[in-house]
Amino acid sequence: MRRDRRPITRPRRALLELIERSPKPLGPRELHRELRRAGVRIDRVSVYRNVAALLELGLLHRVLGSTAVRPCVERAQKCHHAIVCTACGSAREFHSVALEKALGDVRRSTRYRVLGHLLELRGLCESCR
Amino acid sequence: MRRDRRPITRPRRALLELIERSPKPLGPRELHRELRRAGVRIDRVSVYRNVAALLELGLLHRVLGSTAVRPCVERAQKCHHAIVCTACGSAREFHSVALEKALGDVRRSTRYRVLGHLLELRGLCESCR
DNA sequence: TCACTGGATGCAACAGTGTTGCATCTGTGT
DNA sequence: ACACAGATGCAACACTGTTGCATCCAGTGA
Repeated sequence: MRRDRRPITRPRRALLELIERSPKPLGPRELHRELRRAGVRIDRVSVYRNVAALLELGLLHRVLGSTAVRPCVERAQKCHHAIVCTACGSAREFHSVALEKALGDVRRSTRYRVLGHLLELRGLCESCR
Repeated sequence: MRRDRRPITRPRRALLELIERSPKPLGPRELHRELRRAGVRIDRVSVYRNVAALLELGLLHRVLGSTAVRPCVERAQKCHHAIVCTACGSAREFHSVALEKALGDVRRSTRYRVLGHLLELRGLCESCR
């Protein structure tokens, strides 16, 4: 963020570290709760503002259909689809050529002008299954 | 709903008719607003409770990533994927064998036990494009 | 090292969304 | 027409996210 003339404050650093460290995507309230629990003095509002800023910078992804965010692992990749464990909340990104192709077919066959899509798998990870 | 010993009250009937009649999925607040506008005396809470009940009965689908609901057109079909117009909100369901197949491949290749997925296309419909 | 400064922060207040408890009403079967 | 289960409306509440504003602080240049 230094590139953007944004100072790296103590709360912001703690937030970033927490998101990076967390094995599963966390939402604003969870981020806030965890930080407070860890003794970091940070306001609810700052969590929201930082998360929004990081999303805008493309450093975070939002888990579809929820407010949880996860670090953007593969920034170069155009489509970041993820599979999320419904038990523990951990997430992993995946990429499927066949899937991209099938989506492209649908895109071409519909009379809509397709601008994007939401795709996310739900299931149980290795430890939770 | 008669099968479930649920009386068909005036507000409930109006809500059902509105959902059936609407060309685009509506959320609770829109449903409430439209009904009031049409002169139906119904409370916000009743809208929420009725929508919840109808979703549970499988008579409605929720638009992914939003609170809007649409009538369940093809109840027999396992996967109801929809494409939603981001301009006017209208939605249409679609089905793609290739897509199902690709999703099946991903399902098999991951180490997660996949239980379901979220998939919805976003775009512009014929009238809005 | 120190003052400066723009962005970040915390706090308070607010708005929107969805939920719960409860007294009352109403549709339905008898 | 009656009785009852379920639905309704209302009030109050909880949660989530936003905005305004005074203050603070990390980073910069002297």
